[in-house]
Amino acid sequence: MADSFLFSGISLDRKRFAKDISRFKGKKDTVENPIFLDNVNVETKDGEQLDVARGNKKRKRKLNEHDVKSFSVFKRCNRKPKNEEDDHQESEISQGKKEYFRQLERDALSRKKHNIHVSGSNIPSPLESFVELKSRYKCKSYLLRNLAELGFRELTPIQMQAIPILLSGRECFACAPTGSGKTFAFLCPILMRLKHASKDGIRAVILCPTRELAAQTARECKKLAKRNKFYIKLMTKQLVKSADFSKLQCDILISTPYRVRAAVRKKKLNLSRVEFLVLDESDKLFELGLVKQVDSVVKACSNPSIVRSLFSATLPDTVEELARTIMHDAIRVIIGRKNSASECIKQKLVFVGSEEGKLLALRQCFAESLNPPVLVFVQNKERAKQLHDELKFDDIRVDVIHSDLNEIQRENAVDNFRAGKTWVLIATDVIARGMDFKGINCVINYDFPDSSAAYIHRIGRSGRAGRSGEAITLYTEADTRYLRNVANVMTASGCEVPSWIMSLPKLKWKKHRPHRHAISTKLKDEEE
DNA sequence: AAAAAAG
Repeated sequence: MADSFLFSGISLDRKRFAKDISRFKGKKDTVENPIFLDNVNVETKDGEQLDVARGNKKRKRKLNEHDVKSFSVFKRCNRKPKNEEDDHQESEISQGKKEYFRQLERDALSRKKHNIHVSGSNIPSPLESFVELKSRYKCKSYLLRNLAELGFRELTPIQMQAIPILLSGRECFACAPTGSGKTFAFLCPILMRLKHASKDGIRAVILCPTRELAAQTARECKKLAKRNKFYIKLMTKQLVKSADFSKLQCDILISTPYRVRAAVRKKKLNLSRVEFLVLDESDKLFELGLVKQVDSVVKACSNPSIVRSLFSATLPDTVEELARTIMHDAIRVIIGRKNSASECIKQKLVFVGSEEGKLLALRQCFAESLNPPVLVFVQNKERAKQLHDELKFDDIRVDVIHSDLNEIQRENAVDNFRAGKTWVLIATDVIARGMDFKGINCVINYDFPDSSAAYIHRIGRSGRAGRSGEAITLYTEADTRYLRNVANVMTASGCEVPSWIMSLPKLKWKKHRPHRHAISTKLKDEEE
């Protein structure tokens, strides 16, 4: 089996191996298409498990001939950026270097003002306003009208920078806080570049880690595309089963990776004409169980001039390093500080002693002030069910969502919560990422999160689009060892943390989380 | 380590 160059990319030090690289550069390669993630050996020869998204770099291999070959494949696939609309920088050089440097200065100032950090070559200037979207990039009026109707007034920093990058056909990875408008940042350039429906087949694919997020993205996309003929399809069970699925007219396909892979394998889907591929919540998509599926989708998108982009609120170094070695001259955009929480959320820590204290604390919290809608996160499905059973007889409209429910049940849970019929939604991490519920007032971490990223995404369900929000994290004696990790996120986003917590030792998240026994008032005596 | 991805 061929070694993965996905993982070899991590340990590739260009300077150190410059000699070896030049030695192999002239050689003919055996790979025909540029591939994003080829041959992902999640299980290596030694049987070790590698998980990029969790920053697991257990195995560092020495560079061998195969790696160098693979590397040179990427080098040679580098395309020239398509500078159709965005060659104003180029022309300004010819007009005079002075004006060019003035523009660079303006860009730098604008980026500083909006807390935009970029790296990469030849980066398009950030946009200042929707007006500029029209003047600089000839945005069609239907889109501007939809934007106005949907209440878009100003561009957010991620939109200012990511939109011009994608419009100029450049690849990018973008890291911006939860609720800061990432979805629009990739939908807008896709709609603008595809212009209108065509019979060419699928031209844009958006991958999301959960069905709920895919559904939400599809809905947003349809709203934005109103007044223009576009075929925007959400891949559901129904759609795949439908008889003429292979003849489906579709411009933009939104799905979870598994379904796309399955359809591609059955030759029901042709992705060779895809021009845009977005990996939303990319760090999640790079996790152990998902990365293989994502890889096969990326491979199926064989169009050499494809524009790929990664979006997330959390971007671990490992994922970024990996993507950097294999993407085409990608631009990196970070808004604010990397891996930080939204600053609109008031974050609190509450000590509950032991597991038994949690239920009491939660009821107390509801008794004091129940300000719906409220989201309660627990560690796993079992606990979600238990907590729901415990609370459903209280005088609260409570519901639960986790992956053991079927597609319709899950959809209903989300819809009822959106409609305000449910006040308190108990959830696993299924809906921790990307979901945009209107004005969630409070997120409660009933169970301590499994990672800083999980924490950031969970609490990011509130405090969206500039609104304020509240996040309460319950912690037990057993959780105190990981408290510092959450506390770091809190201080980084401007929340106060007691000094004794900040003086705790810096402990890495451990794999073996404290075992939590059942949530039940009846069981309490037996446990003790 | 668990959750999620789906047949």
